[in-house]
Amino acid sequence: MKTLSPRGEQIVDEAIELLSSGGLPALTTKNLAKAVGVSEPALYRHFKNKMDILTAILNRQEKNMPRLFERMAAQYESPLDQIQNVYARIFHNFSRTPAMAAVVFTEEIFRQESTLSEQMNRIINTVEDRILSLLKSEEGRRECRTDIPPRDLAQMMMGSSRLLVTRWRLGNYAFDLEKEGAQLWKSLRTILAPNLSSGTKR
Amino acid sequence: MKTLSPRGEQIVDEAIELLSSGGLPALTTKNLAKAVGVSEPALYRHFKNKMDILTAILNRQEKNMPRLFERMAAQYESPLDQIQNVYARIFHNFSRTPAMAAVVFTEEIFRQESTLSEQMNRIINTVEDRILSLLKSEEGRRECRTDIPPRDLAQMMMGSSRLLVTRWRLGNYAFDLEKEGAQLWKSLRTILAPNLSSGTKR
Amino acid sequence: MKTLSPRGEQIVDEAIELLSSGGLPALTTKNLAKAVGVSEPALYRHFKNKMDILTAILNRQEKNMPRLFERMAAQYESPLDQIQNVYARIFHNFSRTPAMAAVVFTEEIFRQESTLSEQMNRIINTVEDRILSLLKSEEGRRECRTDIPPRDLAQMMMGSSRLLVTRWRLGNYAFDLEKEGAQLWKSLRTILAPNLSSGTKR
Amino acid sequence: MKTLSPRGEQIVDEAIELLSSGGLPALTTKNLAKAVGVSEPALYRHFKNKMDILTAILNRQEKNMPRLFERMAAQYESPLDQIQNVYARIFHNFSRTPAMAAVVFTEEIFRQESTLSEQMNRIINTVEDRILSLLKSEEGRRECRTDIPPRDLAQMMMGSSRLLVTRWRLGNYAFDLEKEGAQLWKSLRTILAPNLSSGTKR
DNA sequence: TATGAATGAGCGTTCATTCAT
DNA sequence: TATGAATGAACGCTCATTCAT
Repeated sequence: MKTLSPRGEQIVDEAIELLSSGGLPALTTKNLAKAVGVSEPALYRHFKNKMDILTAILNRQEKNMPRLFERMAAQYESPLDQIQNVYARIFHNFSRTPAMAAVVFTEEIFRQESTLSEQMNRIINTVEDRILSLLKSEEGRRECRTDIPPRDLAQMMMGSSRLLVTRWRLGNYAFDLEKEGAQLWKSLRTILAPNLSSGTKR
Repeated sequence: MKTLSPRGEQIVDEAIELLSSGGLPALTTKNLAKAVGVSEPALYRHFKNKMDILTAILNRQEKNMPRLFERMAAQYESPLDQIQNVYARIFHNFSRTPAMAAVVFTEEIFRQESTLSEQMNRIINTVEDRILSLLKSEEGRRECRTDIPPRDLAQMMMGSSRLLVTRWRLGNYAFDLEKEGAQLWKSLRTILAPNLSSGTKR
Repeated sequence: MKTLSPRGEQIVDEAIELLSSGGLPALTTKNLAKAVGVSEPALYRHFKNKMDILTAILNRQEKNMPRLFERMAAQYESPLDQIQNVYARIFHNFSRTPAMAAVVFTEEIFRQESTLSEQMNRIINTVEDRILSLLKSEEGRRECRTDIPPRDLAQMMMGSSRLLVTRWRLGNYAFDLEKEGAQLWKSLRTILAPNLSSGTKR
Repeated sequence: MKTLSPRGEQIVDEAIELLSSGGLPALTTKNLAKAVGVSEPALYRHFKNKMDILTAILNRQEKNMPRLFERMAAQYESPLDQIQNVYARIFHNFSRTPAMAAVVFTEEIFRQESTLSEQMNRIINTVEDRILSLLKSEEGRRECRTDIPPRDLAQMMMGSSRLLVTRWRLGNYAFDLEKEGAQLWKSLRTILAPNLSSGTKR
């Protein structure tokens, strides 16, 4: 979680790029060194070993997600708007740098070491916590139907968004992620809307 | 898609087991041969190379999913019941043999070769097609709300179910997948239910 | 301690040769493979890793020393003759294949792994035990002075013989090890002889 | 042979410590720099390269041995007492700082470069020369039996003493070196004593 | 159908050393 | 006097795959 030198940041950048383009098998020290433009041993001045680099990638993501939520909290009043725009932002970022997409929603990459698995799990849980606290807030309870456990609602938002990104990647980024994401979230918002009738009925 | 010898099937079984326990890095010819109980060259009697084995794994999955849908079609009248029970069945199977879970919902594993990626994509699309045709059927349109594009509904069902499995794996299979899956689908069914009020209102 | 394939034996042979000519730093897998005339990975078909090869070298020595003592026991009646001829034999063998000398009397090589250290220690102790039991035998007590603890006598025989070999190696095998060894043992025998005068005097 | 800066001396100290604890493989520039508490390049301010450091270690030893002999010459009249106390002193020093023991009597460490080998050989020869001149002195010829070539006697003293140290190291410094050394030299002195009978006989 | 032996390519990593600052 | 950053060379070892038997 410590702060990295500029070279260290660059190494993480290129590592993400490699993971994105060829998955874990492409992230060899040789490839990485070449991408960074240094010799292989140079990597070891900045990271203890390869797993240290993978950890740094997850650390970066772990820092980014809360930051994103806070940014949206500053911009939007409505909890659901906040969540929706977090994902809009994610889709936007992925569209511009597909590399990150391959890493962020791709747990399998980090399966090999249990500490990485745990960190991945922690990131997912953190996001869920953010969503849950928004849903459970007073304002959230006004905006969002309450007949469904928030946990399941969060699962639907996160799950469908993630699957969208997965299919975007599998399909070689052929469709417009931002547009499809917006459409998906339009549907999600409709579904999440409180069932007015139940209150108004009669 | 050709049919395999018993040895071939056994090799695929063990390959899935290895993928499950240690991800792709664990699926080495050495590990696989030892797991099967033969020498490494013996593997090459049954498969041209390693990718051929990965393909066989996906082939098996590609055959299983439609079979599962048909089985449920024979058992249940309601389209939504059919879909729900497909996933109930999947959760059940995964609970008993977690190995398969690691493979089926894990696209990253097959990223390295584009032909595998495509096959993976095809499997997802096939499942989506099944769900869509059920949702669009006459009976489906009665059971399920029609104010949301079916594609988005399918994305939610598939996405949330997949994320549930992902988290189950990341959390070392700590929670009861079948029970949590049932709960998730209870919520999904509530959400999918047609908004009766809109029809009844006035 | 298991028996090796012919290739395995050949690898041990060449490993000893390398150790002899350049010490441990010369015993790289690359050098060894080249010396054997195979590729590096081929070594790993016969040994688990490099330390396994070092262990095999010591195993060979551990088997040889007792064998040597028994061979001499069959040839000579006198205990001291047996010991002396064990060393004569060792000097003879080293003269013909100096490689082994570098290894057998060179504990430092095996310092890096404590299990190797222990094995080395065990070999030395085994030799000492053999010598001690010969000295303490009835015939031994007749042949050899008893006013000195046998342990110290053994230390002198072993120590002076080993130092002779060490200096032979350090001096680039410049002198005749067999001849110098014979001279040393002539002196040792004189020293070991029971002080007849004390018994016979007057 | 030049004199070293304080930092240089400290580097040699730590190098000996490293050699002692892990043998030559442990004496890396990285380990050494860390032990000294400086960066790796700093080592090169004080020594041309790694071999230069090894040379400095041997230089220190080469200076120490004659000094030790002279110190004992000042303290003891009897030649044999002088030799015996040189070794007593060595055993004493080793007991307190086992590190040095690993280096002083361990020729193998310096095998890799022939110049180091030669220096090691020179040190041994110097010690032998000291011993020989003491044995051959008038007083020495009175104290020590003359029926054995002095060279062989020296070999026995040096060899058995060295082997004692070797076994002490191999056995993880488990026994009391000073005590065992005293016992060994008691026996050596008995053995070296002139055979009075031969003079008295007849 | 199976295997023991082998290999070229590549892996992550450490080595002693240099250079600019 | 010291260091942060870097490197060419080499390390031990594993990979998927082939071949003779």
